[in-house]
Amino acid sequence: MKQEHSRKQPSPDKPTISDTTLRSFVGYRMKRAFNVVQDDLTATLRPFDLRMLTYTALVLIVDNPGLRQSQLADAMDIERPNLVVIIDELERRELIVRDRVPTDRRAYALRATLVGRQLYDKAVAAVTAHEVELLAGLDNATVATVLDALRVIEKARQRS
Amino acid sequence: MKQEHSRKQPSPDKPTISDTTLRSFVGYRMKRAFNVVQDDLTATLRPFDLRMLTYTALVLIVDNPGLRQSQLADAMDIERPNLVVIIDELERRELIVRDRVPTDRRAYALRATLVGRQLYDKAVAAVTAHEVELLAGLDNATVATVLDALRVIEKARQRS
DNA sequence: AATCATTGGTATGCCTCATATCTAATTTCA
DNA sequence: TGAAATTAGATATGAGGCATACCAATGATT
Repeated sequence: MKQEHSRKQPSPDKPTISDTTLRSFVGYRMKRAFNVVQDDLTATLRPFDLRMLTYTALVLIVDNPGLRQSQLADAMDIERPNLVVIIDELERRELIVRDRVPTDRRAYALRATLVGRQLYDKAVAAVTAHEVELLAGLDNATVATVLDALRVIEKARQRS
Repeated sequence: MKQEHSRKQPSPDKPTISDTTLRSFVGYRMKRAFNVVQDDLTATLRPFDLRMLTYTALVLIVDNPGLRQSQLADAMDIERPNLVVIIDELERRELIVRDRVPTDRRAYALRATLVGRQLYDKAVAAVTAHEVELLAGLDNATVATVLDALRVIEKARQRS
C-alpha cells in the first residue's frame, strides 16, 4: 500500500459532498482514522527502509527469537506464501537469519541479527514517538477507553 | 482484498508467540480491530455483490445525486483512474448512470437508478444491522467516545 | 512400510492503490 | 481573441497485499 493520501482542503467553489450516511458507520470512521495512522506509520518507517509488514515481522522475530515461519504467519494473520517474500527481504538485508531447527529439518528458526535488533530499537522508538504525537489531542483515559473498545471489537468475531 | 482472515484458535501444543511490543501501539490495535470490521463488512456485502469500494461509491452517489467523478474520487480518497473501473461496474450493472453535464461537456453527473437506490436501501440496512451486532459489547457512551477519538485522530494529520 | 500432515516454497491471480500519459473540453490571460 | 495552462475522464502499467493451488521434503501415525 503506497497511498499517502494527499490531504487536499476542500475548494471553496465546488460543493462539498455529503458522507452523512457513511459517517454513521463505525467501520467507515475506523477506516478513515486508520488511513491517517497508517500513512503516518509508512512515513515514519520509510527512513528505515521498512514497510508495515517487514516492520511487524522484524518486531515479532526480535521479541520471539527462534519462532517458525508458520508461527509468524499465524501471528501476522497472513498466509505462509506471502510471508516468504517478507522473510526473504529481511534475510537479504541481514536483519534476520533462517537457522535450521535440528529436531525438525523442515522448519526454520528465525532470529534477528545484531543489525536487526539495532534497527528494531530505532524503528520502535520512532514509531512510538510518532504515535505520541498522533494521539496528542487525546487524554490517557480516552486512549484507554479506545484501546479497550478495539479489543472488544477484535474479539467480537469469535462470537459470531 | 479478499482476505476473510481465518480465525484459528491457538493450538495448545505450540507456544503462542508474544506480540507485546506491537500491542503497545494504537495503530496495531486499530489494524487488528479494523480487519475484523472489514471482514464482517465484506461478508455482509457479498450477497449484494458489492465490495467495500462499490458500496461506498453507491452510497455517495445516492446521497449526492449529480456529483462528478472527480468529486467522488476526492470524497473516497482514491485516484481518478481507480474510480473509473468502479463507476464502470456500477454503470454496467445499471445501478447508476453517467449523465452528461450540459454546462461542462467534459464531466459526467452521476446518478443512481431506481435499482441502485433499492440496492442501496437493502445494503445500508444490512450493514447497519451487522454493525449493531459487532458493537453489541459496547455501550453507547463508549461508542461515542471512540467515534470522537477517531475523529481527532483523523484530523490530526492536518496539524502535522 | 504406507498413509497422512506439516513446513517452506513456487506459481498465479485478484484487488487496491499509485503514476504517467492521452484526449477533449474549458479557463486563463497576455 | 487566441495561445497556453488547467481540468475531466480514460488508458496503460506497476507495486504491494492478499488468496488459492500445488509441490518437495520431512515428520508423524498406524
